[in-house]
Amino acid sequence: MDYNFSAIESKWQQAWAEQNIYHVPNQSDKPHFYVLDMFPYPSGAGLHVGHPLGYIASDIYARYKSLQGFNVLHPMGFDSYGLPAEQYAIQTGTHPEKTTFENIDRYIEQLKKIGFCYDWDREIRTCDPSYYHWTQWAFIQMFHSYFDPRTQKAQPISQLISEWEANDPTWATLSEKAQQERLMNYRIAYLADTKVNWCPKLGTVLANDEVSEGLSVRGGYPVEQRVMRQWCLRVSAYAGRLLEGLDRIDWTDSLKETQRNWIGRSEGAEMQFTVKGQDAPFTIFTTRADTVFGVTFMVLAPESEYVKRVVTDEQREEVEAYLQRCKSRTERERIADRRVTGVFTGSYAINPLTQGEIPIYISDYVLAGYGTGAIMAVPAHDSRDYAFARHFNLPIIPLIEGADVSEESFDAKEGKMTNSGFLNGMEVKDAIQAMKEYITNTGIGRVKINYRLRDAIFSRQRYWGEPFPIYYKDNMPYTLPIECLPLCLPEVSDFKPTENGEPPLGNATQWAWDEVNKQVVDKALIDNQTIFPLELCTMPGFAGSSAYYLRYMDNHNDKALVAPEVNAYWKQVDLYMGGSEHATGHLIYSRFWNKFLYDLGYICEDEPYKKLINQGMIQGRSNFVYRYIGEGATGNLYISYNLIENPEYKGKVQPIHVNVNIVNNDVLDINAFRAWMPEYKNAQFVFADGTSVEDNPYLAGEKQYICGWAVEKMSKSMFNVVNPDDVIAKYGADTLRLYEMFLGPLEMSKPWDTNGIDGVHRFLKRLWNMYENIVNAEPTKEELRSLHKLIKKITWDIENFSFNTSIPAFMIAQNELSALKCNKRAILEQVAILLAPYAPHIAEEMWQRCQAISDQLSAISQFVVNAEWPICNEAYLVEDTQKYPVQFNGKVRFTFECAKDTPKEEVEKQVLAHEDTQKYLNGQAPKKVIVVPGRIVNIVM
RNA sequence: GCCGCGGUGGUGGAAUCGGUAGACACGAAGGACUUAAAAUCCUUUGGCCAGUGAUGGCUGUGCGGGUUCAAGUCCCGCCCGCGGUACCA
Repeated sequence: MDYNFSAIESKWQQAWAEQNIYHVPNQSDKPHFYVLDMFPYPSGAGLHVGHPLGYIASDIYARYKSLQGFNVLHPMGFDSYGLPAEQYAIQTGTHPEKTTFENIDRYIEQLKKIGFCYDWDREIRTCDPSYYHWTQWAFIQMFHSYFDPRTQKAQPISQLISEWEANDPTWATLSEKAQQERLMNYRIAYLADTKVNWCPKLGTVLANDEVSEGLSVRGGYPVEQRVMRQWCLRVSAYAGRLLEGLDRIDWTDSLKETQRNWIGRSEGAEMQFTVKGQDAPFTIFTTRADTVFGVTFMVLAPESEYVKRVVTDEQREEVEAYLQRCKSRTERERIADRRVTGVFTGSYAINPLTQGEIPIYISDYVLAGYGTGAIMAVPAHDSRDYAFARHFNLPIIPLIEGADVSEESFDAKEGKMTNSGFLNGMEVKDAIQAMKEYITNTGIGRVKINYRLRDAIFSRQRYWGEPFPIYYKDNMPYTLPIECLPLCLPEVSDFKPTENGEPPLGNATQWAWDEVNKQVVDKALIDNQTIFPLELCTMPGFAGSSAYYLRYMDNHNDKALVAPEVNAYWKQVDLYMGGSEHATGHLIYSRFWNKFLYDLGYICEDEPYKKLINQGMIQGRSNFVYRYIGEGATGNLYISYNLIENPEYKGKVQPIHVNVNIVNNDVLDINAFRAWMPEYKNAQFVFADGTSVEDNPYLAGEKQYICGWAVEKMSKSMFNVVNPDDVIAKYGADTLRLYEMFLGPLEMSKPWDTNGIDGVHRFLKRLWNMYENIVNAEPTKEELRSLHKLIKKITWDIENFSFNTSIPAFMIAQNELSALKCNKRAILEQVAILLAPYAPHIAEEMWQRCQAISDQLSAISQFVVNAEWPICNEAYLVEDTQKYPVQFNGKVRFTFECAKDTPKEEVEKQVLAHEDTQKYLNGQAPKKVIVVPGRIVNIVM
């Protein structure tokens, strides 16, 4: 009986679809469980074998949970707004929607072939108006809310207004515009002039997590700083809760640590310094209040508001020149150039403790966006201040006994204070505390907690994104009425920015809001009386992905993001699977968004993702051929990898990437290579055995050309992309699923190496053959032991996400059962259930074969998904005897077997009496004998 | 620089609580079947040494120390690789 995987897989995929067996109801007597994959951006390249790794793992878990009797929500959708489709549109004129939909179709087709148990009825697409309706809705909620620091919660902004109406007499005197401007400082979604990351090449601003080392993450284009009026989300207000919430969720330590660093809490003090000859003080932030006695200068960020207050007339020209220079440099230039720069303002501050006069400088090593944009510099104990002091020849006063600051600063927070007035003799830790108390009591400062986390810039000057439900009246933004949502993305004549530099939506003609008739109208009608311009920016990529998990719960609901009773049933994601690259982007924004909706009472859980697992990346494994470039080279001769270190070839070959799909176990398919590209048509080879002739076709099969290999990123240009469709065509989806798990631990990154897939495929074939003549007979003790060992192992593995160790367990069980010639339904049926999460198609077929001879066939268990997960009966695992490895001084010399429950003393007695023991003791008396019952015996001589 | 993760045969990896290191596969070598190939099956396979052989001995988890009857696993000090982050005061 052949294992015809393609017939089996298409048969069951069709049957499952027809019976709709993966449909998930929103009410059930069963306990609920929510397994979520990070939804993909549907790129034009389609899926490669790296993408499904996490999906397979979560699919195994989801199937396992259903077999255990849970009602499992396991949906899939598409993060379908984004730059690539729009860039493609600009180049080719193809509408991004067309490209996106085609890519989605391809993704769905590929995903369906792998046999996931998704409920496709719950599919969502972020670019679908019925979906972004709720993205826009959430934005409007944020616009009309503020964060109350007293309760640490978002509240309707109407509460703030009532408070002002009652307690603040100035409020009523303000014009409507002035009132709106004041409210803007409190809204959770607000417009502000902010220093943004502007990417000229992409023509848009980017969030901090979309920029890495001064380049855009997408495309790698330079990014510069600009001040622009943009929509922002007040994520920073939630910094404390985002940090503290990490303690209550089951994520990996490394991911939590990344988020903690990104949020960057630091506890310190704000202190006031007066400027000599001025009344108004300025405020700095420091975590080292204990070092005030060592402050020898002050530094302001170039963008600091204090700058204009302290610059003296003599210094004005020099300062202006410096500010101009800072402005013209991009972030990347600043990072690359680490030279110390700065300029003296001409003013002096007064040290509140020593009353000493200290010069005030401006330098770009101080950031405007952190703390107060001003610092007190303590060169003895901060390496940056030290470098600055050395450059400008400023004094350096050590404050810790024994600290040598002649070469570098002493940054460690340890030692005894000196030169520090009343702090002298204290340990640094105590001194920090004492100084905090001092400044609080004297009123020169206060204890303050600062966060690194910044507000998220929420505007993008792009077409292919969610439109803002915003129109402008007298330059102030107003939200569309909720009942008018969704505001659909308009058609445009051109996807590029307009001639006068407006975002692409400036090209739309139907893009104005009629306040009276509550509809979108032609922008030629704008009169700023009843018809107003609509916002031209769109939302960023993370808008649609921030609350998508909630929408899956109730994706057909057109009255709410999610109905309260449905949310109350599913609550939150129990298991979230995805890449760790989203640690500082999506996973922060999503938690923020969720907390906001929670504050307003729309959902019932404060955290979206209870448990999170990061699957590792699948890297590419590239193959190389080695072109001979030595003397007499024709450019047409290729040397086998095993020979390239030989003296005659060493240093005379050039490695060339070769398509991994024409290489099998590192052996090149010669004919396929010649057909691959015209330049290789007449390729000649020096084969592994050192010969180069293959004119005798009878010998040709014997000749092998060995390719070299390397682990690299999976990419088209390295010809190392492996498509799951090809693997499925050759081996079947079940083999693909098993092999992806077999490759190694889920969370580790590893190269895709097709060497080895045959082993997994052969295992399935062997297992398959055991299901040929199934009989209804009583299983033996040995058979039951094998089965229950497997049940125990697989259950443990799935609970612990150790999927890679399950495949060997199945192989061992198969070996044991086949050695026992087991063909009993009672055993094989259970094995099929255990295998079902991993290899659902073959398991279904095996299950059906068992059911065909069963006398207990019932309607409920017609598919293996409706079966029950087996429970391990430990009684079958009990062995009659116990084997003890016997060590002498820690080295195992022989094994000793005795009855299971032999007492410790008896084991010791028997081992000592053993003839081998006498041999190894060699006449010596043992000093000590250690018996660990059920484990080991160690004899110390 | 800082934070996190990792380093085990020719390869992927296993060893889940400190208790027989190398499970299970791949590859390789040899053999069976075959006109031949594919497929399948069997045997061997960390290294070194001794022995015709069964077998025995030594060595071995990046390096150097330590704790322990016993260390891949725990502790201290390094080296290397990968990922994240960076003038955050």
